[in-house]
Amino acid sequence: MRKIRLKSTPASRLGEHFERELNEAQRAAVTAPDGYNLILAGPGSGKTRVITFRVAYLIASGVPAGSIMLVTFTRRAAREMVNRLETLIGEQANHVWAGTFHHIGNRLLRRAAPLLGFQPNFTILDSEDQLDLLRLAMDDAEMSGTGKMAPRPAEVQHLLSFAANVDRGVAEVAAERRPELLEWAPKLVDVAGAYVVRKRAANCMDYDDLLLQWGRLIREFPDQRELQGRMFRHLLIDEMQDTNAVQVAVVESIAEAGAGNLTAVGDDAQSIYRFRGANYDNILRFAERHPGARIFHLDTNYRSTPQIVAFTRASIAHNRTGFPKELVSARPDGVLPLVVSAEDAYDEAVFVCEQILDERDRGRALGQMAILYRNHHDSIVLQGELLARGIPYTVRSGLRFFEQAHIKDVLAFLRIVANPRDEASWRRLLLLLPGVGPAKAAAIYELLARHERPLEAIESAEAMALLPAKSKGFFAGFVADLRKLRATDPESHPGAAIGAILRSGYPDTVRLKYERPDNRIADIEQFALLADRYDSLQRLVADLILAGDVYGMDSLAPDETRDLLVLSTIHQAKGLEWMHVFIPRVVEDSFPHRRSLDEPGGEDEERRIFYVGITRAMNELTLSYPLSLPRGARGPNVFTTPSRFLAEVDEALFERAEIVSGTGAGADDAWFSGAGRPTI
DNA sequence: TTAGTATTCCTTTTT
DNA sequence: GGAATACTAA
Repeated sequence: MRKIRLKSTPASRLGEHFERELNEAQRAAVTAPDGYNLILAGPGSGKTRVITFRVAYLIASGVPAGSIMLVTFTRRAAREMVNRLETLIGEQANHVWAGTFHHIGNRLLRRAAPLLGFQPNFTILDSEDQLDLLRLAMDDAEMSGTGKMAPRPAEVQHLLSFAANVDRGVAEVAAERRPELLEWAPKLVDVAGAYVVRKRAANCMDYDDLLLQWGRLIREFPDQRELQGRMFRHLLIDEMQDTNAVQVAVVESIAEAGAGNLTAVGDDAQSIYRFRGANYDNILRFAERHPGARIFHLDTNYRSTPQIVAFTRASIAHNRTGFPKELVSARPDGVLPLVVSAEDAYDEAVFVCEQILDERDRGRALGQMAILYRNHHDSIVLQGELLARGIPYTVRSGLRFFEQAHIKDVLAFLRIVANPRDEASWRRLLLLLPGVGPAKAAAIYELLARHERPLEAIESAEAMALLPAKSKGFFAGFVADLRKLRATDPESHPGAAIGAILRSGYPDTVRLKYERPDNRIADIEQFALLADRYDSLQRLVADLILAGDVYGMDSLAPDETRDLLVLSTIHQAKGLEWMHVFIPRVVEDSFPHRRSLDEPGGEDEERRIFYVGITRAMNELTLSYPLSLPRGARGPNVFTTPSRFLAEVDEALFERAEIVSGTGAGADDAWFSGAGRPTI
């Protein structure tokens, strides 16, 4: 690719932008000198703008765009910043190394894989694949089937992943977090070892490896560390409060080896990823770790009304740790946040829907409103009501696009072409064949693994011999399909490869095995269109799995003309804003979540999640809670307790409302049974 | 060994 | 009320 450098970086125009679009504190942060800088940016304080301008500023000062690493929390955030940067400085914006830790790690590891015992075409395991390999590893270590007390695979997965992210041993982490598993600690170590062997043999890395192996590369290969130090003269880390030990070690090590320029941006009060190893101290102790670091405070909130900001401050003041907050709204007065109680979850859903419809009638676009919840599950009743009322919405939580079974199947086809040793993908495809269970699949994979070229071995008579008579026909079809797939040159034409899958026996399998097969096949057709935009299979697969914010076809093929209400977990809503934000289910056990309270610091973490949620609102904030919820399976409703996060805030800072049913109970029942029952 | 059925378990957040 | 696991029949 030819690189074109713009001769006249419009430094003067940039200066104008600085004057016009930045306040004094922001400008100071943007133009901070080299070295270690910490920018503490409250919600709505123009954080994205500051980061974008700082990158533009660096480039205008002569730093090559390609030597800047900009780590963001999601791919979406990276994309947004690069786009904004492009309007400031033009095409050079695309040379910045912008992305998540995992994404950048992936890019760097492709080159260095051989040093670490992997091949450059390694595939990335999502958490389901990871679980699949982990089950096998548990068998290897003779852990499963030894009685009921053995921890479940998902639990082991969680422990292993957490240990990896905090850079500690599994046994240690297990002893601390799950003391009841103490006797299993030695086994867990064995499993961890067996799992590493499995991944290595299958040439696969899981999410954690993208960080761990990157860390290993830098630690064990000093020349690699030097190299990255030279590559990245400036490192900017967004959402510093959500980084974990491994991530911080990586970027600080690169900065130290290189030019020593690291700018961290974040807000300690928005640290909400402790469950995956995020360590709050990374931001709180930044100055201790880097004596002489400059600290910038951005405390002016341009997003929310004074009423919302006052509520926010009153809430977060109950947290015992963190920097003191001086957030001030720069906007004119608005209305008080509204706290609404409803009889039950259905009343709550009806209320939210009616509010939304009212506002739409008054001219507010649906896209300007969002329903944010603590738990994805809390959205189910709402979705039912939205569907019943024909309110178009998009969901940004729950199953992601690529996590749906049929998409995973298609991905498995693509992945074995990209990396023929990918055990999880082979197993997935083999298990689709009638008459093939775990044992046969394992035997076939073992055969493939022994061969230099697994894709040829699958066609051998030896493979066929492993199958029972009734499966041979299906297997032959599968092998023929694979051959056709490979004939499409999938490496550089992934779209065509998916086309081949659509013409293979796979659609029949979909019809046989899955519900609503036509929708699924239509999904795959859309997937093919998306893939057409790629000229590298490896990139397509990595992009999908690392995208993070892709939750459906809506987001994959954005139809700009459609005006959709947003439903999202608060976690997914980070960094976004809406005119009106609704937060339902603000009751104890749900928000704060029950399980979180057992952990030390859990309540504070939940309060930070609450903080992130309420600070998404620009003009209006509506919190609601049902007075009763069903308990367990289909037990009767039990009374709920409104969340402590409501009880602890001064009543003067919000307005209360109560929903009264206009009609009798009988009429209500008739209405709700028709409209409210979710079918998803 | 697979596939279908009964049972138990556990309820979060994501790259 | 759904998914993972255990059990059972073919």
